[in-house]
Amino acid sequence: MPGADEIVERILRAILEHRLPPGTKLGEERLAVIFGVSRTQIRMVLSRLAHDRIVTPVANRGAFVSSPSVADAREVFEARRLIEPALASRLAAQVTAEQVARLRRHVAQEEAARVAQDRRAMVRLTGEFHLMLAEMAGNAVLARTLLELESLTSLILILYDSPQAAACPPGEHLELIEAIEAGDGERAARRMRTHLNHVEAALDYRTPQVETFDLEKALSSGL
Amino acid sequence: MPGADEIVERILRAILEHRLPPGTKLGEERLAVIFGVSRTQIRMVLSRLAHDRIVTPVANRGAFVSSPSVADAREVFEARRLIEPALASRLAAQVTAEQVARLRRHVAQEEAARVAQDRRAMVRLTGEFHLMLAEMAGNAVLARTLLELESLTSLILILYDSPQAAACPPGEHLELIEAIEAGDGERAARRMRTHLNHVEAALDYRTPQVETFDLEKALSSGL
DNA sequence: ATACAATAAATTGGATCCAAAATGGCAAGC
DNA sequence: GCTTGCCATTTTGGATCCAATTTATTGTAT
Repeated sequence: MPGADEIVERILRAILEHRLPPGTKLGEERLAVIFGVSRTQIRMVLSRLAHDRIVTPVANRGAFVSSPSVADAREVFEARRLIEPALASRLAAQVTAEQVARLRRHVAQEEAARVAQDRRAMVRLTGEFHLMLAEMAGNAVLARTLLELESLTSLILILYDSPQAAACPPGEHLELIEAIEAGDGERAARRMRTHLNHVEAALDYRTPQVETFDLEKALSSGL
Repeated sequence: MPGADEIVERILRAILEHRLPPGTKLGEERLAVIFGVSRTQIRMVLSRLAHDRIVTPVANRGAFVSSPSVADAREVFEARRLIEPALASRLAAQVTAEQVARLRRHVAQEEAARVAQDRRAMVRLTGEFHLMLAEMAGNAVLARTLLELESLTSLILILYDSPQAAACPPGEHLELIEAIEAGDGERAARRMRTHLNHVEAALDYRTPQVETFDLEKALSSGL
């Protein structure tokens, strides 16, 4: 039986992997049986997620996975454009060979998922790449903020992604790694900035998407 | 009887006003009677605060106001140096006369508190100034992150403030406002950066302070 | 007198219970 | 046949209760 922290992790991961679309109702009893804990724990979890705006509580009706508005989405990308280039620059100044190797391995997985047309894996790996960078940069406070931003980005992608656009333009992660490996913080920051611009530019803020799905299947499988 | 959100607010405010030093034990029952709610609500509140690292839970022993380490402190200031200059710059590009007036009024209060030697008011007003800027900048996500950082900064100041140094060097807020009012984002960002540098430079990371105090008095009075 | 051990009190962590509100189904009426 | 109002069921929101661990107290022995 998992603790509250672990349940939060699993729900966030489910969101990052696009298994939990915006608008999903997170019923307390259902979550309780899914995770094998009592409702008390679930309410703790939902309270925290609501505090991070990942989940939106509606009075007497329960908690729903948030559906970020266009304004929210712009704020999220603005925040990411602010934080992530700085993290990339910081990392460039202190990166180790072992870290570069890990990043390259990760990008290789992304590439594999891309050629295999495994969209779900692509989305997950792409998000993880950015989180990996944040952790390596060595500022836990910012890394945690970025986890929140990354989760919101995941929801934004589901809502506003235009069908043809890839989650992250292929190759850009690799170029970023090269700049970091070269120790060129300025270039790393610049590439991160343009990378994020590309991701947001690929969105279509006019047409929010909606779908249907299965709550049990989405959450029971993960991890 | 306040809701969970309001209780979080009040505890954060107490921290911002230096009424709750690091290390304070936040007993569930005591908080419950102070705020006139049941322990369930309090546990919700503590769970959220712990999630933001404002409070540190110890297994079977309860929750304590966090005592940020030197490493934590450096990360917090690094994060603030990253976020706040950008916010100041953004605000400079869009500030209204009414907002400038509000900022000036606030700084006048700070000055009044300074001449009155009211250290508690100074600390509170100084923190509020930075939060006010963040809200005016119009990015709710970053503003919320900054509230967290500001709270942690408050704890850091208690722990590492060298006695003679003022919380924020007087006049710097005013110079910042002037740059913002002039619409000079670059200058506003630069001044914010040096301002934060001064604040951190005034710290003495070698000698953590400790004191004693009264929990009921600290929390019952506020708001 | 001090240190240690046993016991009592208090506190946390979790689950269960209860009331209030909302949802869904059903019947009556338009 | 469709809408509207009422009742049963479900679900949330909050409080209470219970076990487990920790802290404080008291008594005893060195």
